[in-house]
Amino acid sequence: MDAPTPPDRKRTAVTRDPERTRRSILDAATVEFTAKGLNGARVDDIAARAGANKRMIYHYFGDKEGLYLAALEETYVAIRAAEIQLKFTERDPVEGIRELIHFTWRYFVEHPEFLSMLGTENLHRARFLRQSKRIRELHSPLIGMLSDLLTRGAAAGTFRPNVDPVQLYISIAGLGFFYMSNRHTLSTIFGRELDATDALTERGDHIADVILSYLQRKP
Amino acid sequence: MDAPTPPDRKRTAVTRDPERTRRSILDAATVEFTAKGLNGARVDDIAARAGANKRMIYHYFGDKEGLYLAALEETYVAIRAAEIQLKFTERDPVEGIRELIHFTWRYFVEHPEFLSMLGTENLHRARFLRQSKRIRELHSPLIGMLSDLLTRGAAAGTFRPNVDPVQLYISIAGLGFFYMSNRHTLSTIFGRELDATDALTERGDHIADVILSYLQRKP
Amino acid sequence: MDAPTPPDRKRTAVTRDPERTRRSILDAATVEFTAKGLNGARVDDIAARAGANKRMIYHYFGDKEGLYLAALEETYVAIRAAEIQLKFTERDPVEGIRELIHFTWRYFVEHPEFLSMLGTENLHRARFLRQSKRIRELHSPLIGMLSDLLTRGAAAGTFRPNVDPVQLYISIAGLGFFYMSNRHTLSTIFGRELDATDALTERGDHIADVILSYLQRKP
Amino acid sequence: MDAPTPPDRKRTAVTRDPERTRRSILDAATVEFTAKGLNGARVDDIAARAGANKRMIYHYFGDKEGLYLAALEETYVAIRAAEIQLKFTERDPVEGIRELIHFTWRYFVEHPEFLSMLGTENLHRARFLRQSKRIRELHSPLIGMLSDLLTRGAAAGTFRPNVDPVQLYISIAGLGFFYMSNRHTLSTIFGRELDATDALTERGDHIADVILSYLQRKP
DNA sequence: CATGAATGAGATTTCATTCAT
DNA sequence: TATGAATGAAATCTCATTCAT
Repeated sequence: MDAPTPPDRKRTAVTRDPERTRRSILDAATVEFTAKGLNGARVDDIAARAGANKRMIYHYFGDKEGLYLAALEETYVAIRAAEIQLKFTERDPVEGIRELIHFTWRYFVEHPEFLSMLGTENLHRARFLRQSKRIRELHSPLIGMLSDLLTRGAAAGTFRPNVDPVQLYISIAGLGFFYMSNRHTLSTIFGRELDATDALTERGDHIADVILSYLQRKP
Repeated sequence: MDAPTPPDRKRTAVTRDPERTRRSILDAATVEFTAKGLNGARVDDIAARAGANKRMIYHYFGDKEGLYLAALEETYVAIRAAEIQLKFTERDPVEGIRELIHFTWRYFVEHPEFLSMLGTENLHRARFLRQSKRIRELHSPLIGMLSDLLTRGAAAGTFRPNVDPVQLYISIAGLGFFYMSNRHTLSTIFGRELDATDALTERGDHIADVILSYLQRKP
Repeated sequence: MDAPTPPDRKRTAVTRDPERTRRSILDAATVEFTAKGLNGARVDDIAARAGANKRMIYHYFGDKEGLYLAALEETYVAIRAAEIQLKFTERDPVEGIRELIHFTWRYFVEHPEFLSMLGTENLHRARFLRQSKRIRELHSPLIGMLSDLLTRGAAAGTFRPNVDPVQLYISIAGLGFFYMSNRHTLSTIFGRELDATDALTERGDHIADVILSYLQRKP
Repeated sequence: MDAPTPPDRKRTAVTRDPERTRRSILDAATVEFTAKGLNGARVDDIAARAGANKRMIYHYFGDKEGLYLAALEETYVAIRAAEIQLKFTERDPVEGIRELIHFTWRYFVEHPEFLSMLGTENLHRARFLRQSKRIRELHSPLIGMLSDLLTRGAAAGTFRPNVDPVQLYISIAGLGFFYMSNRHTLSTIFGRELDATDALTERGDHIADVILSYLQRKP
């Protein structure tokens, strides 16, 4: 009697590497959502860009919104991971603030996808962010660091007292965010190349100047 | 004997008033694009909200993108019209700057549609704004006003010299824009009610404080 | 007491000339139907081309199909009017046939709208033509003339006997029709400028040569 | 012992056979475009006739015009495939010409879709044909065969010399094309059943007679 | 785990026709 | 007679999602 012929399992060239497939879908999704928003992005395009089968998206992420949420979470995970590297404990308050500002500015310049995802998420009134327990638990260490620098600076008489760290953080971020995220309209309106390397450096210095002027002004 | 029957004039809801129809479509479009972006907005919903026939949208605006462009133009026309009311010629530079800041802040608070349209337009890399000769020719008077205040303030020794008015304008706008346009994610992340009336007033004062500290700091 | 004010009848610049309006609509319709067929033609475009109000089309012609039928009838009226000018009674049969051929060919060359309307009508399987009592009663005099020339030519021994005038007419027309009505595809396929003046003259001579060879061949 | 139960292969009506789906869409499209032209044909009707989902049309052919172009190409591919079967190399010129005529005539009689697609394409001034590299490269062998027969016939003294094969081909085709493609209007105008079997045979003979009279006439 | 053809619901757009003036 | 805004029905096209293999 014959042994049963083994199932003719076609061995595809494609990596049967689940984690890698997931990853490439997520990266592709971030690119597409960044470029076109939640509604403008196409599931087909994401699959094509990921070199993955469309079905896999549904397998890993449930549906388009699930994928968007995952991409949004990734975006936050990435910035938190970067923030966590910063250490200001031993630092001079002025230098610490300056570095925090430049870190934030640099992150915005180097991560346009973060700005774009934020814009998209706000268009949707943070509907997805609110759903994400994961993001909500991912506290930014920046507020704590800022708080520490402000306290020490105030104690040393260098900074004005009673500065609200959240208010200040929003200012630091806002000074950079608006410039970068709205660079397309601003460039058109003002006829300036806001993207130019020199312009970016200048903006970073300007932000630091503005914020430190505020902190160092005696009330 | 019967009273004469009144002429059976069917009072339709229909306006038969082209300018009004156009206007109501445009208003409805602004609401929808503001709430859902270019791709998320639905032509059907816009027509329904306008109380107009869908066909009219195509009659007046060509297609969905034409309508979006018209709504974007309207948005810019409106802010320019508000800006033009401001008069600082005779004003003390510090007071002038303060009013300019509060005007900008108030406009953002009262016109969320402006922020949203700006965000949407930037997601599309200013593709529509660039097409619009009308907007490009609609220069903001703010830069000129700011320039004048800065010159006078520097001459009087009140302000630091050589401040770039465009850079400064971007800072004034950015300090307000980020707070308002990203209030949904920020509220979620920081667990604060950024929308509260007190919070809004406080933010306005903070912005003025930050900007004036910068301008008044002696280099 | 005041005399009643006369009704404010706005006197438009536009000619209140019914016949002329009708005529211009009909001409515009012929152009549009010729260029795009029944389904491809647009009522709006016809009205615009006619410089008339769209409503007038419905007033004069009932609906789009009514207008198409009217244009089709016009087309037939025009060719019949041209045909009726021909007189062969006294003519030498060979010369008569030659002239009839050249007349037909010239008409096709000079009236592409006739060819196109014919093509369109055949696509619709003569649905409209069959409805038109007017066209059906508008007999072409050509068959009669042809018949007379054939009889006389046969009697004189110049032409072969028993030629079916309808069959022959279809041949004369077909030799010209196909060349002209299919000139776009034929030019593309054969890479020749069938529209060139010389080519048109040559074709006319060829058709006469073909037909006369047939008629004059002794069986 | 039991026979193994066959796998429960649900035999759906669905084909899940891409090539077959494509094919059936194409066939349905040809029928619809033939009957109603490019503008008159309905994508819905084509899908229904093909037993396919409308979406598939867009998947395989891009849009309605893409489908039309594909159908047009198919039509040309089919006639070229038929033409290629003809072999006249060894044939007596008169018999060869006669067969070529009858082939052409028969093809027109049996393939009304070819005539109709040609008519539609010419209404559109060969806009699609010109786009189609595929068709332009699909040279008809008929001109070559005709050329060969004419040369041999002239050498043998049977045919007149210097006959332009393109001119002659257009005549052969035109004598058949007009009769068939315009049979609806012609039948109505002349009150004859041009479609009747006898009429068709008679027409074929007439065409051969006309063409051979021309070729055999001594100049 | 992976594929990609297929689907249904719904989006945008078009168009002949009617209505209020 | 004339206007042109307005309409409803239907057309084309899109897209997230599912299904057979």
